[in-house]
Formats: sequence, structure tokens, C-alpha cells
Amino acid sequence: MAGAQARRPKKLLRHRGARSLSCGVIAMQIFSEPILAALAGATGVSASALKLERPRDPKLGDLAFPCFLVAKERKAAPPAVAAELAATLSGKLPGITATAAGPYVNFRIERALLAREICGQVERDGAAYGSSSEGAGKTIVIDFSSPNIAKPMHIGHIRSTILGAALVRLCRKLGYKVVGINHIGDWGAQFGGLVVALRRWKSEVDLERDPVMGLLDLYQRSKAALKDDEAFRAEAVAAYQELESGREGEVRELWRWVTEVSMRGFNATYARLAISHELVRGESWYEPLLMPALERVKAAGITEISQGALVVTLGEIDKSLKETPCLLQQTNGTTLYATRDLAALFSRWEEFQFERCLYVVGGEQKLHFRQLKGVLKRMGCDWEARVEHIDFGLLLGPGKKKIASRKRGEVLVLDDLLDEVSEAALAVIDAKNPELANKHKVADEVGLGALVFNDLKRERVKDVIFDTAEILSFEGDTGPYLQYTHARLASILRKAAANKDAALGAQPDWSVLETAGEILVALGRYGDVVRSAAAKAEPSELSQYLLALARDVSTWVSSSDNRVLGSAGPDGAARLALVRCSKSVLGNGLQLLGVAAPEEM
RNA sequence: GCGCCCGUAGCUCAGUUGGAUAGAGCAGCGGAUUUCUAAUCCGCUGGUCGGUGGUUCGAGUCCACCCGGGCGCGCCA
Repeated sequence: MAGAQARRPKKLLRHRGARSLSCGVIAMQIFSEPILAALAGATGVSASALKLERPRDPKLGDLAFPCFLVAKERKAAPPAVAAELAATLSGKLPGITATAAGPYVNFRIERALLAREICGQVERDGAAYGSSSEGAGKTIVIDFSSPNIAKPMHIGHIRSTILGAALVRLCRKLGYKVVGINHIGDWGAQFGGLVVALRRWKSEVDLERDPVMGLLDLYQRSKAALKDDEAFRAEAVAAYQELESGREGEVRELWRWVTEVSMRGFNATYARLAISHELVRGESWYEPLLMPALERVKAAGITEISQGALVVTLGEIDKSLKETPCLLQQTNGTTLYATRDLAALFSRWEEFQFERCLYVVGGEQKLHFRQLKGVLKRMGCDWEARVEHIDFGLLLGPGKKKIASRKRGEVLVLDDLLDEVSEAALAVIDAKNPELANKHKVADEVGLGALVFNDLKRERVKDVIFDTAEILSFEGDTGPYLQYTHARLASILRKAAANKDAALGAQPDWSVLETAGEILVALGRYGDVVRSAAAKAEPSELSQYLLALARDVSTWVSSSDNRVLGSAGPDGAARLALVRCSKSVLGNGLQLLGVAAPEEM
């Protein structure tokens, strides 16, 4: 499938695990549980049926209970119910005040209590904060990145790679065993053309210094020749047949060499991105499984011949697929894309019995995955719902033109882009913090952080306009902003330690965190955010959360009222704890996204 | 033509899965610096949530239709 874009650029399913427990947060459960219990007592409705939410304006309170449903049941006005509930609950919940505001009862947790509980939890759990055991004993398979050999990785691969890697970490955080699979495009008729191009023009390109770029050149020439040159085409077909036969010889040798050279290139890029897969399995790996897979579908009795091809019709399970049956075998007997993915799916199900199998592939392949799932459904595979296409929007260039289109020759090589962002970050460091140690390492981390976060900050389905200027701007809603906030917090902690600040040994006076309520509530919500992001396969939820947290923390830290160092011991101790916890959660979240969190920048 | 997705401030996007007065960043304007890192912080300006109907206590969110943009649609992957 080297001819196409690699598997690139949602479909939210109902996940059993995603069913949220009313308000949710483990850290916040300490507060939400007694509130829900009290509400249940006051309303006569079971606690599990009641829902707490976040007030629109945090000034109103930390948790809110909308009274509409209870009011309906009682045939009363919501504000009256709210007032009554607030009065009933008042004084019943230690450390929590209930206030009626219109149709809501808002709950406000005493700041000192909130701070002590949340900070205690964050510090106790350390790096494990936000994790859970919901995935214990369960496996999630994630197919991501999946470039095609004979071509360098280019910006067209970046979204699947970055999204997939983030999903791997998110799922792992929840205790799942995660198997990342790189489904390398190393098979297909186009390799016949490449082999012939190698025979004919090998000497005309530089395969020594930069084999991948040389191969790209040959690949593009072969595509042109396949179109225009009859003899070339015939030779290419023969070469592919030779490859498919499995016989050792020149063709097989060449294919192996191309694969090896390409994988070396990919691995170098993955190393820079700190990304790895548990399994690297090219399409060729599934080759022996193709016919058995086809037989399996046939045996289910759902196939038919249509215009000479073997198809599975899908109209009966989904009307919108009426006109688009799934093709499994061409008239000439060869298998197709869907056959390969079906074979891969069967193999993966048998090997892993996965809880979920995620395909991080572009939205333009939506039909393909709907068809695959349609076939599974018709076959009666009860695990069909576990297969999810994690789709994402297109990568657009200036003028909203699709970038890295298969028709265009020019590609923006991923390595070049990595160099560019890293250089830009270095320039900023030289301007802002020229004394910084490890400049180059930090520049790599910041540049890469900008690139990665850019791809994870918005909803997957949204198309992304590739704008270098935007990526290279390190201000505002960017990865470097988060890194910077983290580094500032790190700096405070460093100085406290170096100065032997009076706060270090002191017993914290949590009441000084009166103005940090929003930060504390946010810290308490972290685990829920991680869970939701993983369940929906939507890392942007975590990104948006981190941005909001960093903004609140920056505001708090910037205020002279909250000076940490040099304040009285108990005050300083509480503030230091907030700094530690904020830094910890920011760093934790960044790590999950795949953005480094340097201590200094 | 058919199917799927998207449409929120000048630009790029959030909006807690039907709830309170729709929020950020960028851009623009004005402030804060003997800085616990100014890659920052504060303030101002900026909105018929594409349109019209509907569902109900309540709609940016759900439904129908329409408009605009995108992707896809049998022997490619």
C-alpha cells in the first residue's frame, strides 16, 4: 500500500468502562460521596441516580447539584427545591457549605480541608496519581503510525504517530496491557514497480548517503512509468508475482533490502520522538493468513459474487452502506485492502482477546473501517464493538489544500520538521535564557513539545491547517507554555531547597490556600480527565485540562499575595505543597501526552 | 447523485455528553519587570453559537429540513 498515504488520519462508542460514577474523581470522591449520600437522604432518590456537576462559574462553588429532576418529581419549582435542600443540608456536612442559587445547590468545600485532602492525595500517590486499575488483566491493541516503506516519514504520518503514542500511554496509565502495533505498509503491487525501477535506474540515484530519499525518487519514477510505459508495467507485474510466490532470489532480496533500509530510517525518527511499538508487523506478515481469513468469511455464508468480485453486502445491517459492499477478492483472485485488515483483525483477536482494538487512522478511511466492522457483525463476531476506528481530520496546507497528497511529489520530511522546531526553540533559549545548561537537549524537548502538543490540543476530528509559524510560536495555548509553567514551579522548589527555606520543615497552614480553590479542585479532577480521555480516545481533553490548570497556576504564582519563598513557615509550607502538587500533575499530564517536562528552560 | 463528518469572536479553538450571565489563545489597544524564569501576568475591545422550524421547565448541545465547507463511494491502499 505504499502508493497511498499510509494509514492516516472518530467514532465514539459506548464504553463499558466510561460509565462515569456520578461525579467521579477519586480524589474528589472524599467530598462528593458524602454530599451525594446526604442528597439521597434528603430527596429519597438513590445516590447513584443523582448527579453532581461543576458550577459554570467556579466562584459559585466546587460542586453543584441541579434540582430540575427532583423538582419535576415533586412537581415543585426548582429554585424552591434548591432552597429547601440547601436548608436541610446546612450544617450536616462537616467542612462543606450548601448554598442555593436559583435552581442549583452549590457546595463549597472549606479551603483548608480541600487543600489538605487534595495535596495529601497527590503527594501520597506521586507519579502514580491519576492512575487506576480499571484495566487490570485487560489488553488494548493500538494500531498506529504505520508508514509505508520506500518513503521517508513525512508530516502526513505525524498525527497517527503522535495520537497513537498518547493513547498508548493513557491506556497504560489506567492499568491496561497495551500492545502498540506498527502495521508497516510493506506489501502490494507497487513493489513490483519499485523493483523494476531499482533494476533500471539504481545508478542514477544516491542510495549510499541517504537511501530512503533515493528510494523515494525511484518510487516516484516508477509510478510515472507504470502509468505510461507498457513494458515497464508488464515487468512490474511479473516482479510482484515473483515476490508473492515467496521464492528466494533477486526480487525477494531487493524487497528485503528496501524494507531494512526503510525501517532503519523510521527507527531513527521514532527514537527522536521517543516512540516505540510492541509489535512491528508489516502487511507481509499477514500474507499467509489471507486465504484462511477469506475462507472464514466464506464459511460464514455471507459472501456473494458481484460483477465477478467476491463481496459482502452490508445494506441489511446499515442502510447507509447499501451501495458500498465490502470487496474481499478481485475478479483475478487477488485479495484487497479489506481482506488484509480482516486477516489482521482475526489474528489480533485470537492472539490478544483485546478489550479494545484501536485503529488510529485518518478520517478519509472511515468507510473502510465501517465496512470491516460490518463484515464482523454479519459474521456474528460479538467482539465487533471492541474494534474502533480512531479517526482524525485532514492535514491541510495553506489555502486548506490537502497536504502530503498522494498525487504530489514534494513531501515535508518529518526529520526536517523536527530539526526546524528544535532550531527555533534553541533561538528562543539563546534570547531568553542563554546561560541554560543542556541547551540543545532542552531545545529538542521544547521544539518537539510544541509540535506534539499542537497535534493533541484540539479534537481529533478537526482538520489541522499545517502552519509552521503557529507551531513555532511558543506563546499562549502551546506545549512550551505548559513546559514553562512547569519549569517555573520547578524553579521555586529548587530555590526553596537551596535556601533551606523555613517552610521546608513546617506544618502547613492550609488556610493560606483560600484563593487556590480552583487549582485544588482541578488537581482533584485529574484522574477523571485521564479516564475520560482514554475512554473516548481523545487526548485533547487532557490537553485542554492542562492548559486551564496551567493558566490558573500561573495566575496564582504571579500574584504577590502568594509568594512562596520567604513567607512564614506554615504559610510557606502550604504554598510549597501546592507548587509541588501542581508541578507534579502538570508533569504527569505532559508525560502522558508525550511532551517532555524540563526542570529548566 | 448517495453516505459520513464539520460549521461558536477578525483568526485558531474550548464549551463538563440537555442546565446558571457562551469561555480561552492569537491578532489589536492599554498596563505590570531592582521578576520565587516576562516563553509570564492583569485590563480593554471583540458573539444573530451557519439558517429555519421542532422536541421541553430549559437547546451552542437532541430531531427534521435547508445553506456552506470537507472526506468518501467495487476490483488502489
